[in-house]
This record gives sequence, structure tokens and C-alpha cells, in this order.
Amino acid sequence: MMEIELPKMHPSQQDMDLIDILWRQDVDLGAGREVFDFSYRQKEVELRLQREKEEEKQQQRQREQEKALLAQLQLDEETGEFVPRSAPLAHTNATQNGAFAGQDGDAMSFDECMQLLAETFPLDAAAESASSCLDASVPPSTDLMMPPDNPAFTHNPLPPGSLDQAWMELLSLPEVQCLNIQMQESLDMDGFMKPSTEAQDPNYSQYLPGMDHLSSVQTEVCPPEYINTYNGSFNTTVSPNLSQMSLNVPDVRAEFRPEEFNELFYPAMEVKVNSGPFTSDEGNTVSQLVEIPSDPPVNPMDLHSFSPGSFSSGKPEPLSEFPDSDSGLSLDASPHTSSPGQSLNGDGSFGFSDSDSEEMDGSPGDMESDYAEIFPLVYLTDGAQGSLSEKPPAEALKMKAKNPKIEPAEASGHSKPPFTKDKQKKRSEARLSRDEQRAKALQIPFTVDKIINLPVDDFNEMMSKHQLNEAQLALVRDIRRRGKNKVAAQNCRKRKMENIVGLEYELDSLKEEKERLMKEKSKRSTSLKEMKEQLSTLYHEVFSMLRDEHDKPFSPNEYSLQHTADGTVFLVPRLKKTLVNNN
DNA sequence: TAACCATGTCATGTT
DNA sequence: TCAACATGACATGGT
Repeated sequence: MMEIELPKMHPSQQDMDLIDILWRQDVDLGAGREVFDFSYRQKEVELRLQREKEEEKQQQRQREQEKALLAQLQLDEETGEFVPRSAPLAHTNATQNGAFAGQDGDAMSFDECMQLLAETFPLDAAAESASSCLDASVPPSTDLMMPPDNPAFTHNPLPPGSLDQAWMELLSLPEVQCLNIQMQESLDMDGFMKPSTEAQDPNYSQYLPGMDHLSSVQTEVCPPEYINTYNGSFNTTVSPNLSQMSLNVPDVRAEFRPEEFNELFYPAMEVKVNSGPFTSDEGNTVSQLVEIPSDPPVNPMDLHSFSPGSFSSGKPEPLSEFPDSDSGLSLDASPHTSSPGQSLNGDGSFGFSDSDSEEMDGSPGDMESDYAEIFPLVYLTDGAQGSLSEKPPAEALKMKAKNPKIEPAEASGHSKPPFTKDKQKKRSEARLSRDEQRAKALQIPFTVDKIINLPVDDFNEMMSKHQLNEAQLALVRDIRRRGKNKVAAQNCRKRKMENIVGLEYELDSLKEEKERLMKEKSKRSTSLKEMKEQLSTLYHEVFSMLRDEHDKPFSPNEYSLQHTADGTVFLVPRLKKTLVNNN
């Protein structure tokens, strides 16, 4: 989900107005208007806080588990490694560590790795690397880390007796000391050993003998099948934090200072760490360790090859390129359609009538739909993610760039029930595959996506590059027209819904305003009444004080008091006043 | 089975 | 003039 970083301050009315104006002008703000809605965002913030609290709790639990784990470990004075105190735990490690069980056989200890290192890099070469490592701009060579499946590892088991000697030699080398210093700096700066990107090697837990127990614990709380099943998607869809939560990995970083950690697990062996994978700038070593994907039993991509029949005749087609974008053809085109495709029905060269759609119901399109049920792992992942993952990275990026918009429902958080979405998605995919099927049937050399989304110039250029017959041209234009119209319809409905919501909101505010005005009116009316009474009292008081030349009071029936704007008061005879008025 | 809903498509008008 | 967009109306399929 694309999430826009919004300033935390509350937008002013002016800002909101501007947003509204941009919205009405259909300026793409890159997010739904709900994003700018303060109350909505407030809800989001509350949700986020709630999530953070839960995460904190989770981390607390992990720390406790970790403490319990450490209580079960004891330091092996000979090897300097932490080993389980009790046999049952070791057994558990051996039997339950399914994810890495296959690697245990050929996994080398860290000593063996270092021995190999010493052999691979004789003193001369090491001196060179030492000089280079003194240069801060030159990163430590990652060649030091041999791939675990390197034949040298598996075919050259080292005699354990020679390890200590090799170790001492290595430690005395200047370049090793250089590495040691570098690592200390790295630890000081980052507070923890950091894995390099190369550290994604699924087998690199073997460089951390002490961590095997952690791995075993992880597998205790999370069955290896689960990990095997989901690690693929975790790597692509789940944030490290989340996967760490899911796998219930103790957060060692939270408990240990790096130096302690280092001494604990690698007494006098700092160089090993630095020469290993832990030299990059990224995050949590331990969590990354347990995130290491073991080879899944079946690569999701490979599942395509298991399909009952290849519905992709030639090159692999991105069948679910746009799960949310059903740029499908109208198989149920209305009879009055004026599309050129329909006009070609007559000559039989092209055209898909309603009957065609019936026939296609049993076509690979549906097969794909069934396929999604057979292999939910492939298709039940999030649509966009899954589809993107099926493309080459460059193309996937291109797709992402082309479709930056977030689906309103997802963006607003007003998500529909998942089954509805799945259903629609499945339907979309089925349709989409039929569309492509039709394009394929006419051997159209472009993807539906390109046909729809390319700018008109590029589209024309693309068309001009290929000699298409009339039927192909008609279908391509049809696909483009319908694809664009589909998007337009979606936008139209979205706008309509937003208008409705906006009008409801406006109605509410107007009701509130009306209520407020009524209250104010009533208040002012009361106030006016009081003032009138006061005025009347004052009037009579003043009038009663007035006397004529015979010291008689004026009759209120014959005279009245009137005042001008400057405050002068006149006693006006009523009759006279009437006469004056008449004049 | 009817009602409702979501979505795709078409025709037509507008930009 | 044409492409793109907007929208009302209708069809379809699912619940």
C-alpha cells in the first residue's frame, strides 16, 4: 500500500479547501481524499498506536522467552560456544529444526570457515587486503564469505586439530586486527553487528554456531512447514518487523549490548564476525537470521509448470498482471455495439459473440481460476504483490510506476469483506486471462496492459512497428477502448461515492448549522423581548415625567415620544404626527 | 427465486 | 478532428 507521509499537524481550513479544489479539478493527489480527512487520519493514528502497543507486548514476551532460552544454555569452555544444558533441547534442535536440517549435514563450523579463509588467503594476499581495508572508503571484501554450497566447503573437511593453530595465525595477522578494529567501530556506531545484503544467504546461520539454538527455538514456536510455506512471501511482502513477530524471534538486540553479545558467542573471535556477513548497514542481525529463506519445497513460480495444461502457449504471459485492473474484453458485448470487432463477425475472421463467451467458460481462463484454488499460495497472496512478483523486477517496477494509485477501498480503510474482494479478483483474473487468450488467439504481439496503458503516441508507434491485420487492429482498439472505459467507470463510481459521502457530510454540517442558528434566533428573540419591555418601561417613565405649561401630564393617547438619530427626543402629538406622516 | 450489489461494457456527451 | 474522459443505462454474476 502506498502510504503518503502527511505532516502531523492539523491542516488548516485553507489547506483542506485547496485539497478539495485540487480534488474537484481531478488533480491526482496520489491518494484518496480520505487521506486528508482529519477524522479519518485520527482513527488511523489510534489504530497505529494500538498496533504499537501490541508490538511492544510481543517484544516483551520475546525477551522473556529469550531469557528462558539463555537459562537453558551454558558456555562450553572448550569451544567458547553456548550449548544447551539439557539433552532434550539438543534433540529438539536436531529434530525440529526442519528449516535448516538439510544444511546441518554440510554446514561448517566457524572455525572451519576461518581455517579455510586462512588457506584461501595466504599471507601475501592478506597483506594486500589489509592495506585495502585500512582505506575506509573500501568496504571489506565480501569474498571472504564463501557460499555454503561451495565445493570447497563440502569437499575439504578440515582436521579439527589444526584449527586452533590457524586461528592464532589469523589473529596475529595485521589485516585481521584491522578487521577487528573495523568491526569494533561498526559496533560502536551501530550498536550491533549488522548483516550485509549478502547475508541473505539462507545458510549463513552456520557462521553463527551459537545461534543454532535460537534457530531451534524459532522452529519450536513456528513449525518449519509454516516457514517453508510462507517464507517466500515473507521475503517480499512482510516487513522485517512483522516477520520477526510472526516467527517469534527473540530480539537479542534488545537484551544484549553488542560487545557482550560478541564476547558471549564469539570469545576471542571478533574477526570471524567481521569477515562474515555481518558488515553491512542493515538492521537486526538475529531477526534477519531467522528470516533467512530456506529453499521452499516448490518455488511459487514453478507452480505454473504444474498446471494441468499449459495455457501459455508461447512466451510466459503475465496472466495476472493487473488483478485489480480487469482490462478484459467484453465477452457479453451488447448486440448494438458499434465496435469494429463486432463488425467483423460476418466474415468469420474475427469476433467473439455471446456464444463465444459461453464456449470460453470452459477455457483456460477458468482453468486459471481453478488453478488459483489448487495453488492458493500463488494466487491468494495480495494481488498486486503477487502479480508483480511474477514479473521481472524491472517490469514490475515499471508497472508500479504506472499504477501508483491506490484502490480507494484499500486506501480509505473501508475495506470490503475479503471474500468479496477475492471473488472479484478471481473473476477479474478469469476475465483477464480470457482477454489475453483472445489476444493470443489473434496472435497480438502486445500485452493487454500495454495496449491499454500506453500513451497514444507510444501506442501508435507500437502498432506501426507491427503489421497487424484488420481483425487484430480491431481487437487491439477494442481492448484499449474498453480498458480505458473500465478505468473511467471505476473513477466515475468512486467520484459518485465520494460525492455522496461529501453530500452526507455537508447535510450533517448544514443540520448542525441550522440547529445553531435556531438556538441563536431564539436567544436573540428573548433578548429582543427583554429590550422591548425595558424600552416600554423607560418610555412610560419618561412620558410620565413630562408636563405641559399647566403642569399637567401629557396624555399618552394624544402624544408620543420620538427621538432622532442624534439622541434628541421630541414630544409629538399623535394627530399631528399622523398629519405629518400623511404629508 | 427475487432483490441487491459490484463490476464491466456501451453509447453518448464533454473536455 | 481525435483521444481521453465522464456518465447514464444496461447486462452479468455472485450473495
